Amino acid sequence: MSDPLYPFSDIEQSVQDRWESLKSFKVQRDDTRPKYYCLEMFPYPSGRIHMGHVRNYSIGDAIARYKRMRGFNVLHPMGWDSFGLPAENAAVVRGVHPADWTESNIAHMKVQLKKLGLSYDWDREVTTCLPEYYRWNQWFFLKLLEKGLAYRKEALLNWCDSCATVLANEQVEEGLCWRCSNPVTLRTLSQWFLKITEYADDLMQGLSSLEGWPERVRTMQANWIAPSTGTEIDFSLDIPDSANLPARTLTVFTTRPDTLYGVTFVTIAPEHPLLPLILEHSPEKDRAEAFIEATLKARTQRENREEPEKEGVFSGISLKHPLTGQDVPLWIGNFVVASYGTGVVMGVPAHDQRDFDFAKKYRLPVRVVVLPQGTDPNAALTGALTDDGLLVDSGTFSGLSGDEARERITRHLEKCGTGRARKTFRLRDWGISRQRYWGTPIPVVHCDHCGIVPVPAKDLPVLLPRDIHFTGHGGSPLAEHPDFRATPCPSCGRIARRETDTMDTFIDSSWYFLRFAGIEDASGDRPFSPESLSYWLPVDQYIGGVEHAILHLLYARFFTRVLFDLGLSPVQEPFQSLLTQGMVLKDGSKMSKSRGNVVDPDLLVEEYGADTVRLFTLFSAPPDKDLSWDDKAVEGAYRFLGRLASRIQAVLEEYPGAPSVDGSQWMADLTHEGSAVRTKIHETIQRVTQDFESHAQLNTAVARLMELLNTLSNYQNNEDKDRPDFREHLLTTGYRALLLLLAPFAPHLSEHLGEKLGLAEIGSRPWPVPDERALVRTLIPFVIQVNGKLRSTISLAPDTSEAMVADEAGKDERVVRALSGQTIVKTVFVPGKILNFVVRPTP
RNA sequence: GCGAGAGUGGCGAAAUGGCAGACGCACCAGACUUAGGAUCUGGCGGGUAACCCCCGUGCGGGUUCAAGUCCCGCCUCUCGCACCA
Repeated sequence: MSDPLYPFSDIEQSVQDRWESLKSFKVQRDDTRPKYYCLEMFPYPSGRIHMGHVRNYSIGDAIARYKRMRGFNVLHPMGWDSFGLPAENAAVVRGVHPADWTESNIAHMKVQLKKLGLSYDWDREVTTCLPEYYRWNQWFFLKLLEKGLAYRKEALLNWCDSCATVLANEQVEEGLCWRCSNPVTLRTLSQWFLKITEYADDLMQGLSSLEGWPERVRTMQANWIAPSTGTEIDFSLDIPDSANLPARTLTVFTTRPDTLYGVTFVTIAPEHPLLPLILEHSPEKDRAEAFIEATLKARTQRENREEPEKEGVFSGISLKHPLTGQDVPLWIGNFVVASYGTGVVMGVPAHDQRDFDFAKKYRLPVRVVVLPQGTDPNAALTGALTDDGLLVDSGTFSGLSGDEARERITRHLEKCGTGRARKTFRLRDWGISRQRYWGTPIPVVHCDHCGIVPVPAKDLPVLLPRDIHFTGHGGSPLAEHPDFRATPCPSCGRIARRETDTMDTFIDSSWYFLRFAGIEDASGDRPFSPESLSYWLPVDQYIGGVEHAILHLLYARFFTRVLFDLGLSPVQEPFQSLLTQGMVLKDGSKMSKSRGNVVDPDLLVEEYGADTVRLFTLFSAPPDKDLSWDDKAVEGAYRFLGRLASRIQAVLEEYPGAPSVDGSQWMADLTHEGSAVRTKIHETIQRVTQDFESHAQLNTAVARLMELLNTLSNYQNNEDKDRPDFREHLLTTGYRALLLLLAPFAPHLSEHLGEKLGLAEIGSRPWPVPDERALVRTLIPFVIQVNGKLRSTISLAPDTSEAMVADEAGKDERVVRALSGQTIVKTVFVPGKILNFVVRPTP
């Protein structure tokens, strides 16, 4: 390695030491000052910081530092999302205790983050695997239980054999476990759920208020919640003795009640919980059960995304149509899923393509009851008529249009008690039970006498025991832990069984942003102080990867709304503005260990310094786009900083004791060249500020800083071209402005050089403001066009009149040539900008 | 299939409807050097002898004095959801 362009290593170390000893980034609530809450998604302590983290935190730190210089009281915290599976895997593979593994990872990563010079208030550090944090998970759980928002149910759940745990729908990707990519199977288990569906409407409607969120993320959430308005319709079961059934009806959900008279069959999902009970009455029981078994097996083994052929079997049971009273056969179909709607669908082959295909295959009757405009009622059907139209053969509803029919039929069913308007969602309730060790124990006890008994709040936290053994065969070691498992019932005192499942770690990250803000006067009996929360919340700017667009952000929104309703959160929406940063790519694909294309931030910091690494990641692409890593381009950022250091060194040598001039003084009689430099300085201030204020266009902000350095350098090189006092004034004020603007991006070097130019503690100095007088240019280039094509540019005063510009243009050789033989039809003049001659050939 | 976003030099990328390619990388030439993979200076979309001129922002139309930008119709890619009743 060659000699460094500047001693970044010493500079960064000493600047960081000073921040540390001055506690430069510690903040307190201060009602007299405006606040700004800048938050980056906290990391999972996997062992090492990767470039994705570096990018995420460089963006956040630039914004935090900028806002600080703008006078805001900036909350910028960091912590650790430290419960989760990798710690357990490490325990199995390396024989380390998850707690030790996690703790040492945190220690190492904290050093790495500090080396990057990120301006966090470390006094607010939050570590989710510590009892002081997870006790509140348990406390919230009890509140939710009390409110009926946490409940237990038997459910057919996604199960990963390899991880030996249940997965939420959100954690299944293309039929595979999101963590280990094993095929997911289905299992019936009794599990804890949170009623996120109760908030589905609110979460959906809240999206429209999130103007600071990317459209993309809002759409993804909307698609995930996916509301659908329709009607539930009861079909009664034609079974003489149905004592084993909870009800004598099966309910379907449809968005097309107008096609109700066209129902010729009903299809139920093979995994529907009522189906085994119904089949008790069926002469076709054996065939049906064989079909169910085959279908469920095929479903979990489906590895490609392709939809399987639609298949079904007659259940042997009939239903009664709620309006016509006719017999309707009940089929079991592989295309119906129990988790959506009611898990039962009415079959209308004439008006639904899927039902049409199904009816064709199994020779079921087709009844046309809607005629879309232009349909020939006598033509043979070649496919379903899915458009709206007028109803036919629909009893008293015949002749109605789609919208009207839907409403009238639904109202009629409601009156008869056999149907109701209903809004359903794709969103499912959030299953939070995990059969894992490294998570928050769910604070309930199972008592043979009292049932499920919550652990009283005063007994929290339920501590996660440390002395456990990992078998390596999956399953939770908690279930094998005798002292943890056996516990007296809080209600009757008899020996009972403690819940051994732990909570999904997404719970931890659903409220940590509240903890950061509220920790400053939190006490033992509440997770955060209301005063602090109402001062700091909401998060003004949240920054993180788009991979959290659905899971984490939806859960966090849900949790915040629940806490709002409990009077614990001052806001309903936690994140005012969201920035989803792009991925860091190398050689065209995402950096990952398995691809072997990772760049180690530590090595980069060692070779170029933290400032360079940060500057490059911010400069190379807009924050929300993917960033292609380029080792060579990193050197570009490095050279820029090195050149800046040497240029400022040269200024200090030329003017020892600088700055001797008062930078704020207005120099009235600058030379033309000097005036252009001054304009550039103030334009840069203005535009960098705009770049921050608009949508964090940090890449162009850096580019403008490079431009300013180029301008100042050129001016500096022409030593004899200007008066010495002008030179000193422009160079010192120019470089001072440049350093102030650079401080959010390369804070160490800015601090170091700033001190030499009379700007010690640069990060807490006010952000520069452009001088309006300097922004007024004496000469600007007028663009002269002929028929919209550029022919020349002429430098003139901004307020030059059209006639004067035309006059000057007439003296320009290129313009004259373009106009010769042409007749000017008209001219378009934009003051201070453009003159366009519209011409046509002279006849 | 539904939804969102994107397509500009060799590369990363800039451009309130008004000079396309700022800034940087790579590359080329020169300076300084025993040396240069350091640094500095200059050049750098294509055609061309040319600083004239012509062409050029995925494709085809349109609006406009003027379109990368606005409108209509396509193509391609990326991402999300997907048997959703």
